[in-house]
Amino acid sequence: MGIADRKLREKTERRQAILDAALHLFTQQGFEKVSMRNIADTIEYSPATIYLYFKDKNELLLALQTQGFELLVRELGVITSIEHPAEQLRAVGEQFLGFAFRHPELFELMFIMSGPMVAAQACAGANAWPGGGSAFAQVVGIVQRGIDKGVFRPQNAESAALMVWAQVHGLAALHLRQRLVVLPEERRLPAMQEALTLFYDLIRRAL
Amino acid sequence: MGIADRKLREKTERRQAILDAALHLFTQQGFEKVSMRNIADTIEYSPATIYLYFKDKNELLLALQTQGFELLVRELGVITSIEHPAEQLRAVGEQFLGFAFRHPELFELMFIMSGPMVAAQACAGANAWPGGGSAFAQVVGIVQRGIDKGVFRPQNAESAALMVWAQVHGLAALHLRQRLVVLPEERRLPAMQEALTLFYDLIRRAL
DNA sequence: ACAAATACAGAACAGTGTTCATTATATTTG
DNA sequence: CAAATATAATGAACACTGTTCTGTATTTGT
Repeated sequence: MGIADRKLREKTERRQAILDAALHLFTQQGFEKVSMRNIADTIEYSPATIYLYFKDKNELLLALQTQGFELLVRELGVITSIEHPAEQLRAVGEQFLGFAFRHPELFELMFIMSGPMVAAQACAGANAWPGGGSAFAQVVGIVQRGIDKGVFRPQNAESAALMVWAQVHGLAALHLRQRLVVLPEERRLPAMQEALTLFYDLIRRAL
Repeated sequence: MGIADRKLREKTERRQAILDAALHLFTQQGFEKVSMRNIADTIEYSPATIYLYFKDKNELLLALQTQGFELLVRELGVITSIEHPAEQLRAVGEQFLGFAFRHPELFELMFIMSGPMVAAQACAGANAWPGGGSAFAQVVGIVQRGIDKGVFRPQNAESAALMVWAQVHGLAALHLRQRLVVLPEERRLPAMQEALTLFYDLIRRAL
């Protein structure tokens, strides 16, 4: 049955080619230029063909999002060498914010856009968001380890992790969606850095 | 010249009618149903007529956003009776989060959607975002007063205010954009509340 | 009453996501 | 090998979207 798995392999290859083209459009042209027709044009296919590989655009975006999460956890792998939980928490926050700056379009796809999430909801009912789930679990794990070590006060690790996530996501989202225009241009990045530093100061002092 | 100001009055009335129709569509049908044609239909005008009152859709959204900010500062007016800065900060955060729950579509318009901001940038160059600017200044003011009173440690009030804003915005944005599916459904609101409580605990203890 | 300015609408353009009937290709069967 | 069948890809169409342009009423000023 060597012919059957060749068929399957070719199919997944074409599927990946579609995703590659979409990612390329995303990073090069911005996320408003990512249309089914533009994707189809870059891989020299008809728009209708894409629907043989993805149910609709949202499902395509979800697949792209999942690849984005693989990149994020790869970039987040560096912080495992740090031992102190507070420092580890700070490192993961800075890596996360750095990711938002290095890959703004991917960040939009993963944490801001609604499209991929409606596909995720429709696909597997209640709480199926593979990428986000494992990434959040990682933060919860760090907090829990800090509590177990006695570095942080006993508390609900889930809530504390959510606080950390909300802080760093809030900074990234406000920046990416142009809401930091309330600050003079040269103060935006410094203010973000100072806010994050202050936040981790609070954690080190009082969490 | 009674006829000239009647003209002007009628023009602003029609402009407001367009905004009212748009807001009605926003709150009743959701923000993806707000198209120029749908707005035109509800006020029984031609789509082209709207362009006599707004340069484009983004400018219309910006005007709607501004009205949203007026509502927000009205709802935020309650907190002036509180004297302790930390309590005041907590109250403004809870009001802000409550606003996001009571008026999710307005919140999207004011703090998440990109459209209105490109109009704001195009309209008045660098840092013209009337609504957001005054709202943020209010938070900065509370922090600065806390520092002056000796309740908070001496520091950059702007950065601290940004931290507070990012925290509460992060919670709201993660929730509105469905990213809290990482938590079981019944844990989402409690976790948000606990995260916010923990955050203001940290502020009270260590800011 | 006539000229000028204003307000509005219809149609059109280019773009979007999506579906469906049809054609071309590749595989399996007689 | 030839015919039947399954697979892959497409072109055209539908119902939308934001936006612009030209033409037509209506109202204003003289």
